[in-house]
Amino acid sequence: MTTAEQKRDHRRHQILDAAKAVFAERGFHNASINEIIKSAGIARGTFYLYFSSKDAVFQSILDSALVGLNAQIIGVDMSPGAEAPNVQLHQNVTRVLEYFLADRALIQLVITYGFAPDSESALGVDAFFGHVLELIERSLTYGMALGLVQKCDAGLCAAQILGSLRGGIQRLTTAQEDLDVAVVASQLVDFALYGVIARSQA
Amino acid sequence: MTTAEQKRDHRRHQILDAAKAVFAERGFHNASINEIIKSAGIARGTFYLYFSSKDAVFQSILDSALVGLNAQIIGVDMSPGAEAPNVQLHQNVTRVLEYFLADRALIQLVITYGFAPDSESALGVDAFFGHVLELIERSLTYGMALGLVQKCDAGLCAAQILGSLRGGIQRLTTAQEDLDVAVVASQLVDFALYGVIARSQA
Amino acid sequence: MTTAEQKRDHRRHQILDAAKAVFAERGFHNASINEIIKSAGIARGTFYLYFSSKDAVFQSILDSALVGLNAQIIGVDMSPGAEAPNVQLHQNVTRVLEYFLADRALIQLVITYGFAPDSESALGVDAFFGHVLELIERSLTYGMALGLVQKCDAGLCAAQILGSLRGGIQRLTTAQEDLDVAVVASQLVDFALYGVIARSQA
Amino acid sequence: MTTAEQKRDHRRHQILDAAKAVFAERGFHNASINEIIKSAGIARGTFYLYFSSKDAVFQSILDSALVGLNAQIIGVDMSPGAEAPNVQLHQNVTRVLEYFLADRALIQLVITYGFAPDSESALGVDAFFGHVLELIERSLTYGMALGLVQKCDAGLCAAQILGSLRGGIQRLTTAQEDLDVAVVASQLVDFALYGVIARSQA
DNA sequence: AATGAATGAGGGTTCATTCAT
DNA sequence: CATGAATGAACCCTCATTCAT
Repeated sequence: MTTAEQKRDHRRHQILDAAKAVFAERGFHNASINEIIKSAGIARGTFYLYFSSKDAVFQSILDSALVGLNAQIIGVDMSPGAEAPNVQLHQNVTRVLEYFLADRALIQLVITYGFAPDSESALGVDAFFGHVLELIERSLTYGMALGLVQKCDAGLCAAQILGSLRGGIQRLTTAQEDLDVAVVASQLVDFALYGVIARSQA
Repeated sequence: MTTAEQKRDHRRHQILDAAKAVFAERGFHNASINEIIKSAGIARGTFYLYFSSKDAVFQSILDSALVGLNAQIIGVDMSPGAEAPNVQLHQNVTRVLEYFLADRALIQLVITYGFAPDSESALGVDAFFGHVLELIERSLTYGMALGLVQKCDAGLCAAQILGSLRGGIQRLTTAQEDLDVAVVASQLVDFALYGVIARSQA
Repeated sequence: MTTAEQKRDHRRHQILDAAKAVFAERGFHNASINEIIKSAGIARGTFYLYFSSKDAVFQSILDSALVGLNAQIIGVDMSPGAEAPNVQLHQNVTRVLEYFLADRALIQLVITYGFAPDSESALGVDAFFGHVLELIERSLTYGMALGLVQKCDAGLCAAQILGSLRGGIQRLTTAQEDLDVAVVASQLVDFALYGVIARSQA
Repeated sequence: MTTAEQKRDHRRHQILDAAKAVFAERGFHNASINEIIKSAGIARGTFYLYFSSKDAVFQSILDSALVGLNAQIIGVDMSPGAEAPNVQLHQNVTRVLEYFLADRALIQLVITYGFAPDSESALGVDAFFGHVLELIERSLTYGMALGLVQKCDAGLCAAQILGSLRGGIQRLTTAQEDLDVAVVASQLVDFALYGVIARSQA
């Protein structure tokens, strides 16, 4: 039944949302099933009807976050009619920022905890970031071949770029509501492209 | 007696090393006193003869790591006779890299877990990174005033620089033994200064 | 649901009874949660579902005992129509004796351990006995004013009276089942009133 | 060697005194070997050179206290030339009081903890009080035979007398320094003999 | 489908006792 | 004799998970 399925899905999201908030606030280990079910307004047993374990909810949250993030990241299109690569990069970063700002708890979960292999649950995050790293690395290698990108260890450089994005995004956890996403995105991109040294005036 | 103190110190380090390894491998919460003492080859009670709690060892490890790191970081000297700022930066980064490579478990503890507010024990890390961020931010602001640094949100930019360093350093956890530290340091600095875009040949 | 509440109450009492027996036999410190739950036939965690700590069960046992005891003790009514003070005293003592004999473990807990400041848990007992002492002391002072009571240090005398009751009651721990409570009560009261010296026949 | 034995004895008493103070203040279970040796100013191992266990020191303290107490209690001499029984009783009680007041920690240990079978160590106290109870009981029985003592259950009555003494003595733990022992002794005896009711004027 | 009482493995910590020095 | 570092059994408590209702 569609209605039954809808109800089940609603319940599922109710739990996911509660769990997300608790995990974000307290961290995986300090978060207890107790807090989650209290926050979700459900009974202890109900939780296990929807998720097989504490690890499973955490994984589920991360998974959908990563799927969502993935959808924001679009490989740069270099074909003639496409927008300039700069602009495409900027759009990618803007989309990712907006995705995070729509649900700030995700910043903690993905950006912060995601990197800590504290819990076996976080495996997916490694894979995701690995995927992003590869994407960046490939782009760098391509750019180097074209002479657009400075020669460097592409893997290391990709790690630095990703790191700089993480560093920048992490700041947003506590950022004010009325943030100009476009401006922030510009700075994130510009830093990665040109560094901090003053660009000589054109 | 010097001998007694030496013995005590040796024991202490024996425990610290075991704990460091366990914390690095399993994370603060998943690490158990059991594993630590087994790894250190001591009895349960002995552990508490040297550290008052699990939190205390963790803190102790972090504290000495942060003190050590702090010693590697020397504010840039802008006086006439000093080395070029670039060189000083490079030296700073090199020292930090070498410090980490001498004890790779620290990379996990400081760089990875340090950022996760999961463990209440890690309070010192926040303070440390806050301190580093300030240092970077001040340098940026100063550089902007001098017209050497591109105009930007200094706080955000500092977060990006620190993030890029973290990203780069984190890669070293699994790096091969025979790493050319100077080369890596150069790339870390260059990225932060000039970004990835190819520098036009002079 | 009344049924659910009843069940919960039953469980609670099951634990309280087991704990009371263990505490009475072994004392607060030597009693272990292990023994209590084994004796109650429940799992470790179940215990903490009903009581927050070992101290809490102990306190709970004492509290309800003291409330119960308090209900047995009724201040002597000196108004014209009331029973003779002697009789009222006798009734009070009888009620207290019966209260204890209905649950002999309480004698150990309240009378014996209660006096030992060993267990920080027993704070309520001090307060209770302090209250009883005051009651006795006030009565004595009043009686002295009326010339009915021999002049003495009322505080010390109250301590003696309470002590004699404790001594007497403590004997009942091992007394035979078919005890004539009225007779014992008479002797307890008579001793406190007239001592051991033969009363000259009128 | 006498000197060696003296030294050993001195050490032993040093430990006993420290232990007595600690036990009196904290109770048997809350007292730790740590506190005792720190208070005695000796090393951990030294303690076990003089006493085989924590229980053993406690027992030793109680034993010597009971021996001392026993020496203060002299059976009433009813032979023609002897002092009046009243006076002898008074002297006994006075001696016991003075014994306790010379070392108030003993009041806690003997009077208070002694009654609680919390620790297996306290067995000697039961025996001692049992002995005292017998003494009192025999005197009562004898007195009843002579018609001097009111007919009663001698065992119960003895328990009451002992209880009243304990109650009275316990008050002295916190009594002021300048206490008139003779007066207190009089009241203790008078209460046991005549109770609280005003004696008709002679 | 939902409940929440019950479970018990596992956690960190204490402390009386031992033993090599 | 004296020391104090080392020991490990035992303690109280937490919390993810199960299951009868």
